[in-house]
Amino acid sequence: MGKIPFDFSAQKGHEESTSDETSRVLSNPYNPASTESRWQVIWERNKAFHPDPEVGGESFSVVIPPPNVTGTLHMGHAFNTALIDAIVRFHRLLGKNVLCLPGTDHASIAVQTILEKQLQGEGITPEELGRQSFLDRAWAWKSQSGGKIVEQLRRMGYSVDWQRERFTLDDGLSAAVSEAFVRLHEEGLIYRGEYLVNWCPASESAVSDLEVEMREVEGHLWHFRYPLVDGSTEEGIAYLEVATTRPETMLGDVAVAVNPSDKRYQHLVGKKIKLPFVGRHIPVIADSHVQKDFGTGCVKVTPAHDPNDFAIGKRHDLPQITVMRKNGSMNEHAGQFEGLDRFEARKAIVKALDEEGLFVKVEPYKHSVPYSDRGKVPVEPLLSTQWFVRAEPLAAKTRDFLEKGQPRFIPERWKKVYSDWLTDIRDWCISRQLWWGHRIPAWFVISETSNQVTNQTPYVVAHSKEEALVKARKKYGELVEIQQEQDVLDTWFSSGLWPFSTLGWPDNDQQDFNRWYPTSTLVTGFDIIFFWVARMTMMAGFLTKKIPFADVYIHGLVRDEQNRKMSKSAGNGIDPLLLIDNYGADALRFALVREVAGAGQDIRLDYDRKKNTSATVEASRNFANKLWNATRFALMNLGDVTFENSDEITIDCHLQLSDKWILSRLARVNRETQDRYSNYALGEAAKGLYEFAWNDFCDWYIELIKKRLQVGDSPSPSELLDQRMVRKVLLKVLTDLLVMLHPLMPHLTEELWHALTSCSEDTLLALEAWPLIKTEAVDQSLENSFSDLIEAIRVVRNLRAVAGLKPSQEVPVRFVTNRSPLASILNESLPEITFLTKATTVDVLDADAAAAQPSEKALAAVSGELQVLLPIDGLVDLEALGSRLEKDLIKAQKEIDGLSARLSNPNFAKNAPPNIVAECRKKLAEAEVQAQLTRKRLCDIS
RNA sequence: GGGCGAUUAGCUCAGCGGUAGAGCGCCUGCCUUACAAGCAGGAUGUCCCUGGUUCGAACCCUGGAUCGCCCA
Repeated sequence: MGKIPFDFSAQKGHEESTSDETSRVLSNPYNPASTESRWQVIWERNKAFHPDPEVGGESFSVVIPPPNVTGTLHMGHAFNTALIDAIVRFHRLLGKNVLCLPGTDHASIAVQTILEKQLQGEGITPEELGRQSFLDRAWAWKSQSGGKIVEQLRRMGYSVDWQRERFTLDDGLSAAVSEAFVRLHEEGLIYRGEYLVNWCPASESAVSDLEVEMREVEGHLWHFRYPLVDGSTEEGIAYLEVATTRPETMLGDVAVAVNPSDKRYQHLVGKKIKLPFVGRHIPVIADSHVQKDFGTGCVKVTPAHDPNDFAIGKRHDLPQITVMRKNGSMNEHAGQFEGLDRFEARKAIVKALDEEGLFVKVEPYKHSVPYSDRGKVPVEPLLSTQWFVRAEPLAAKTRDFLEKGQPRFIPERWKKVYSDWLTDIRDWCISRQLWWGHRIPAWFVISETSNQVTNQTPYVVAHSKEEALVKARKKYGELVEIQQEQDVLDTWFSSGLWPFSTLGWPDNDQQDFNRWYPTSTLVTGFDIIFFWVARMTMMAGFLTKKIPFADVYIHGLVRDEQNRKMSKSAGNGIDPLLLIDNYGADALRFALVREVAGAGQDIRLDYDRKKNTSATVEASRNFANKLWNATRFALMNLGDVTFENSDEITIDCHLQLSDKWILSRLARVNRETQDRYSNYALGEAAKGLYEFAWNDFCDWYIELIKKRLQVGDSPSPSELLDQRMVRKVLLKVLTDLLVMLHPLMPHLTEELWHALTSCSEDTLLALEAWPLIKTEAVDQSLENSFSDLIEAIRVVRNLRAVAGLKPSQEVPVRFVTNRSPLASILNESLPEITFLTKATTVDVLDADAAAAQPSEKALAAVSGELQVLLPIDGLVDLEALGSRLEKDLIKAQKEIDGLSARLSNPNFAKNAPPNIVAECRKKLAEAEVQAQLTRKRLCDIS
């Protein structure tokens, strides 16, 4: 492709040429839809974000948190994307070799659930269909619906390398999973065994501790009596009263425990109880973990259905009796209750106990119940054989890294959350009784146990069946039969490998791995620090001997207008795509980033569901439109100044004050913005740029230069020279601004930058260089004087408004001041003041000169040491003016009082830093002048 | 029970030792040839309470209140 001039007429949404030369270029207002989709296509077509590992430059890499392949974009993704993309685009502008790698995860439980529902609709069970057919359907469904979220991420303008997109079930990533499993197993970090796990009866699978959510529930505490076997009635106790929140588990009771120091029951320890319905004789035992003041002080012990009881059972060597099936219904050990669902069984048992005269009472009781995150039903602690990762050795390694400061957490407070979890960590249950996922690479040598898989069946762990067979034969003889484990791995097992499996590990010779691993930054929400961040560092610490990312930038959650966490189940999610349709992706991105000022804090997004509007996003859309129109203005006024010939501005004599001022501001903002992007202060960066663009650049600079841009019919050479200079400054400031805003509003800035530079589509703003900071342009004293000038103009405008002057009415303006720096900037800016205050004439006098003037009627206002006079008669609202002056006077007097109180405190002068004292004195003097002048003016008009 | 965060204008939030800021909303004027998705001007606060440190506290320290989250 050659260098084709940018062709606006080819765009939808842009008007064709009209007779009016100036409005040819951009149509008003800004219409994001066409712009955004167009640049997304161009970026991708140009492979703008497909880095070459062999190209030089510092590496910068990010892997995105992989969303669920079957999911759809929600506000959390949009937020995460806005932050990551801002960071990544910024580093690209700094000239680094940037990789941002996208992908999705396979979400075992979620997908399995959806498929099972489909099958249910067709009246077939997964077992009838068979594992392979089930998986075929799963893949088919994935390829049909799985691309959705990826398309939605594209609509955000995500600058990721789609050619390197990964999926956790890809061949490469699956190879990484088996390699990781094999190595962990070799090191003794994976084991299989029968333990109490969190069982989700809805999905009929084990879930890990982290997938359990504790919910406060208004439950009940039931009290019933267990009869003693010998029926002894000493002290009148023939029964022992126990209290429980889960009566249905009583069928699995194997003991009743009391605290050894509990005087009430000491004499009963060692006696037997006859368990109702079941008839089993169970002992009364003493265990110091029993709380004396809970319920009756006697607790029933059900090791197979309660983690605490499991521990008691281990201590006292008690049997474990499971009374439920995997779907949550009662099993054959439940006797007459067999077949009932656990909650029906609860009712039935309470009723039966009552009938037996064993029911004592029930009281309301608030307690925490574990719920399965996925199934949304109470978890059933269930004894079963599962695979576990031994977490402590991995955590220990990770803690060592943390002591060396790896990774760095932003904000730092999350480091403690992470480190606390890694200390005192529990083993991780990694097996899931599902089909969709990575099948555990373990093969049972079933020939050793009569071709059955039992808890005693030996197994080998290998990368493939062939390898497993070799291993098994070596150990158990040539004629072995092997059978692969049915279960799959927890999805987080593969997500835990994400930062390196996506880059080619375990093949360490992979170019991508060498170039971009470890990655630079991980950006994610605080809700998955344990699930994901810690698992990645543990896996990576063991498998790659490195922490997989230097920085972890933790952000908050998006909440709705009522401060509720947005979630699908609550139905309060805002669809980002609707907001994008309405306001554009850039506006949404900018709004989200702008809200995050306090990093790690949740953000709240307002939304009107009926109208599909959000004031927050709308404000950002308006900002986009402001930039659009500022660019329109520039294009109408640039004349023959082009991007190529404009970059030669030096702080020389051809620059006027306003030019120097805006260039000083620009340099300052550039430095600040660069610091803020580098330090993840993205909200501050956004706010700073917004302020600079709207207030400094649009409200003041553009207004100030309008006169200079419009030279008359026969301009003088110096006017032409000045016009050329100001055009250059205008272009320079605007293009720099667009570069700095690009990480936040990529489409809009790309579009406007092309409009201004006429670069072809081969040259992209996304790949441009961050503008150099011109330190020499920073001029603090000029910026201060400029604030005075702005203030002076404001005073005039305010005076006009208060006096009720018509906006179109032009009047003479007179400034009176004895402060020479102020006088000089006013004198140097007469044309600008004239224009901005609608003045006929502007003059600047000192107090003596003003006194020498013949007295005349005038409207007046006072600001510090500056008096503003509008010498006109009639048609003005003197009353309003008077009350305005009175208000000013009160304000000044208040300030005088405060300041003199401070200054009159001897300790203040003694202890406060001299510059503060001096400043205080100066302010006092100013306030006194102001008060005095105001008083005088007040006299004049009354 | 342990820990973390929040509490500032009507709303959403900045500010984190030198007497309070923004956006939205509100009030008053304006279709001023970049922008009405805009322009100009304006009003609005016991900075949760309580002690203390300090010449000086929204900001630091004690204690407490309310809301939210995490871990047991």
